[in-house]
Amino acid sequence: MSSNGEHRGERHEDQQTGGRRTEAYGSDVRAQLHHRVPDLGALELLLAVARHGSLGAAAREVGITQPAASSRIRSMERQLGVALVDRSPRGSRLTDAGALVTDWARRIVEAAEAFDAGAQALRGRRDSRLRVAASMTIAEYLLPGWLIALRAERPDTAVSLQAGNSAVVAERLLANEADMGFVEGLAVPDGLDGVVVAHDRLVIVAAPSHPWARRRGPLDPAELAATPLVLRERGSGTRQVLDAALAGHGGLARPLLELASTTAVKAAAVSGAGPAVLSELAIAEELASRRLVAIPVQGVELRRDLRAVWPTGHRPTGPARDLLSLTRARPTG
Amino acid sequence: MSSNGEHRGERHEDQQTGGRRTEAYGSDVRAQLHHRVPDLGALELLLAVARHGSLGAAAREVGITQPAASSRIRSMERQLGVALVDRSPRGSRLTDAGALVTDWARRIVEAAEAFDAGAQALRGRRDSRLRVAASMTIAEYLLPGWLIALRAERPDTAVSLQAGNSAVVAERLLANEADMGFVEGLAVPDGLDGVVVAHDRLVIVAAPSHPWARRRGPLDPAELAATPLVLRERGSGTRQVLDAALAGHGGLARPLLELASTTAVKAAAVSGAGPAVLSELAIAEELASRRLVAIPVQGVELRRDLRAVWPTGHRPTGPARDLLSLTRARPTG
DNA sequence: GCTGCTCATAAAGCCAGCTTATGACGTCAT
DNA sequence: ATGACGTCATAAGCTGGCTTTATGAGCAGC
Repeated sequence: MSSNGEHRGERHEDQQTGGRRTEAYGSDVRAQLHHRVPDLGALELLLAVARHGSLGAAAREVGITQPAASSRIRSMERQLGVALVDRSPRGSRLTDAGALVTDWARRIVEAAEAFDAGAQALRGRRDSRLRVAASMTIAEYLLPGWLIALRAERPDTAVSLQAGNSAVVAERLLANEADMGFVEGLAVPDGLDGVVVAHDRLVIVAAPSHPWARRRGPLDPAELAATPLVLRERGSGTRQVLDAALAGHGGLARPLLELASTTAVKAAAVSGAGPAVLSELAIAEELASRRLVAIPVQGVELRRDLRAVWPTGHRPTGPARDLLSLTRARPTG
Repeated sequence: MSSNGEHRGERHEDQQTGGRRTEAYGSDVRAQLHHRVPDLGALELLLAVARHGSLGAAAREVGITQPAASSRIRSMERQLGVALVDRSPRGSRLTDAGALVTDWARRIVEAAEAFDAGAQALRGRRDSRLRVAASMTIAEYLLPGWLIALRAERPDTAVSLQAGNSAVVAERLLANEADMGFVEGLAVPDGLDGVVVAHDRLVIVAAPSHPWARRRGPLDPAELAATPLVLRERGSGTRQVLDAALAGHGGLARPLLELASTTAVKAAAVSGAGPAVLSELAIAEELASRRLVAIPVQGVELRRDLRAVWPTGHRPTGPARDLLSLTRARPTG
């Protein structure tokens, strides 16, 4: 992972996000999300109220007093301009709007849980019982969920995480600085054994305004290969897979843009720079909000395997085995 | 939507989540997420730093002073126990760990954006240019994304949202209290025209510990029909589709549990109460973290159409048309 | 060496949210 | 009926985190 490139990439996104925000809110300070969205503590409190049907009980759960909970919910209602709970002498129930808000809030809290699981692993204390080395895509999209699941089953397993490309993962494993690795790519690095734990598919995406978004039939491999695309830099896992898949179709055209991070590629595609190729894991959100559109392609296999790996002969045991059993046979498509 | 049932459902989840948390952190106050996850303001600042490559520039973007940004990032690093940015006299760049944290942070911020888009519509001011009535599933999972996309293209379109079942949506439209509706279900309500804007598939899910999670082949419709399941109550959209699909296979067995909200069903399934049937939209997160496992079924069509609707003859115009064009032909599967 | 950028530190102020203390209201059992 | 227990609301006072302002130090380029 190149921080330098990451950085360059992010600048691009800047123009994107910054610009959109400004359109909607001018230079108003309240353009910042956290002025319009209750903080995590308030959202957790709201979820607790939903569960318990009582402000007081919810307060107890989150470790504050009842008046604090009352005032907090009230100020949240004021902030959102919507009544969230029906208070009665017998308890508090969500209003219809409150139920909807609570569902949305739950998504934020779940993202925060993933953040927390990841961050805790990243802290990487030496006393960790399970040291994991993982490639970027896996660390970014998959591992937090696995860690949450692992925590649910084995709460006392402290995990540390080291992110890096396949070479780094292999190096760590062979130096016994990691107990288990996860890599994406075409082959298992030398000296390692592994099993496929999930699959990832590369998807061609374009902004909805792009002509390809209005195509009827699927794209032809040759057509794809001949079109300049927004891509990760040569050497990235994504790029390798794409190069290999299109080698038989005339090879990849000279890229429209070469960027150093997934985020940068995504931002360029969203802003209409041109069609891009990205992991399906990276673009779920963008497809859902239709900032990007998936372009079907015919006759090319853009799947790649995601593998758990370990030094040849050292099958995972203990915590590593627990984690592996969580990830294996996962129905990811 | 029955708030009463919602409430009952949430209680169930309580035992679930509460229990897991307690295992990991005892009665420590810091069990609360917001003690371990930086607040939204800090996360937005971090994203800004990533974009600009400078604390000062990031500070300017989020409307605070440079020392405030410096201190905020520093306390975030202290909280997480990880160095996030490399400071230099020429600017600040993310560390490798920082890039990963930033990616996770972005997920939280995106969830917050969806929350904000939804909440703003829910506030439902009378001066809204576009009044939408939508069924729960759509309001909960799809609409926030659409609203974000709409805001990107037409920043000045104020949207108000009313959530309810198909009958409510129809009523609102026919009383001219809504400009556009979204319903899920088998048929278009009387008096309305509509087009399919997306599809939704019902998925059989079970906890990973359930025997079905270890099956080799797909489930047989008759087997599914004969098994007591955790379901939404009779009359819900989900239940209707399921009833219809299995009518030809002996009809649905007496349910194991009948719960009033999606959340409640999900929680029951996660806690191992039994197999459940849920919209694929509702369980993405659970499948990813493997709290639930999808069980394939053979030979039953569990899709349902999600439709945009309007009073017969009144094709959407203006803002409603903008929204419709965002949602149509969406590649949802 | 000056000018411009970067970030860090220190002192002082503000405000959100907390706690404690109290009150009002409703339900239920005696 | 009446007291006990549950609910939530209100008021007063404290506190701690985040902020601003003011300043200094490091590095680059002219």
